[in-house]
Amino acid sequence: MTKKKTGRPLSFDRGEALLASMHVFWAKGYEGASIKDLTSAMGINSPSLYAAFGDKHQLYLQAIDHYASNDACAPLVAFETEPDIVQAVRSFLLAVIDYSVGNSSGVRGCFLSSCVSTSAGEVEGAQERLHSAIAETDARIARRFELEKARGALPESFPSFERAQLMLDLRQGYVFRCRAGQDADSMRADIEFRVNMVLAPPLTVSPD
Amino acid sequence: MTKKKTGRPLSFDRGEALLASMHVFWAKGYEGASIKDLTSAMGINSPSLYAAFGDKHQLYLQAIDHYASNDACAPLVAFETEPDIVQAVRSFLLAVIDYSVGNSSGVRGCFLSSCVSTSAGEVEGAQERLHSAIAETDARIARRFELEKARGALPESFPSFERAQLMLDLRQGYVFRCRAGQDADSMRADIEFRVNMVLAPPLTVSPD
DNA sequence: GGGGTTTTGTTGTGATCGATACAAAACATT
DNA sequence: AATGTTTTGTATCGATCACAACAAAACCCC
Repeated sequence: MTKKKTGRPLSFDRGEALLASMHVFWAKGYEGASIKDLTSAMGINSPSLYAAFGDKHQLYLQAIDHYASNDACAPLVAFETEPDIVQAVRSFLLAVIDYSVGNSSGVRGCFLSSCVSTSAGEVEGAQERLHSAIAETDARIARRFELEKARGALPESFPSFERAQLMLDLRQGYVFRCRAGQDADSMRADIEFRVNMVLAPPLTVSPD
Repeated sequence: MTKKKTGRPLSFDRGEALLASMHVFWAKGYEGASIKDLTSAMGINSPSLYAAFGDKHQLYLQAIDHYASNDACAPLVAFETEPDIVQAVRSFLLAVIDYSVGNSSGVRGCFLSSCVSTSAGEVEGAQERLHSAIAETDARIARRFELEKARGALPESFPSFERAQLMLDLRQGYVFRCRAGQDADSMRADIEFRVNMVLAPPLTVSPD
């Protein structure tokens, strides 16, 4: 049904082109990425870009959505698939470091926390997507914690949402350091403490 | 000695102009900030900008240095001046939130972690400054912890540098959330646990 | 193999980019 | 008041920006 019937077929893969554009935005930022940068990286000419994605702004928003539903969740699936919760948290943090220190396309850090974050105040729709991406990730991490509580692997009093936010905040620290060029080993040094910290029982209010 | 003697005097304050330019870069990013944006915010014309700061690139680097040695350390002085170490950590985190949620000039988050971080791969000198700013802040926080160890307020085994990195990473999480428009109260909710976490004794290696 | 349709590459649009030439203006010194 | 020095505002430079007009090209259906 959605298949096209008539006309000259596209000479490029839409998904690959979108991915290539994302890497350009990631490396150069929204304003820093020119149409020429984008088209040459995508392997197409500008009319094809406009026909397929609208304009630069719409392409950017689509790149954000693509990242949010693919790249950003790479460490998340490591967290969700690992059976043991301790190992899951550890895998998440290690995956964040591995992924942020430079993935296959050479870009470092996190597309959202550097590029998109910068454009949040200028590019319409960027901040909203940033905000919802954070909220969804918080909730997604918390869901796993809630599952573990139901299984009895975590205490009933475990504050799932707060620890989910903590885990994501630790991630921001890592991607920021990666973006600044810090070496990965120095970041892996304190992993165990952080794992324990994320999974630690909540504070018991002392009656003083 | 450094005072100028001859010629027409400058009609603007150099420091104020630099600060204004920093806010423009902060809000719009390096590429997003045009010379026109900068000059109108600084209240000068472009020839004055080039005479006083060189070019856009050099102005940007000076804005980074200005931020690193002023704005960025606002929560740091809160951390360093508070006598009690527990209250010091608490004040640091609260100051980060208060400061990042929107300071006097309306910009949110952290200049380094959003704007400069984005430009790290493109603008020469940005990544180096980012890296050293992080390293110096880590060291500066750790110094206070070491002081507390000498005073006996922290145990001898306290891993000052790791906790300093942790504290700064928590900061990145906050400024990122602020940049995305998250409300401040939701971030303040889990402050006490995080304070305890930063100051918690190190992990005891279990012999199993 | 000839319409119909959509994408292709080429070329070019006005606007804005960062940066500068130049002469009048505003100071200190004499 | 005349001179020397530096900054000022105006006006503009070539380059590049995001974007689009256009005709040839490559597919489907009949």
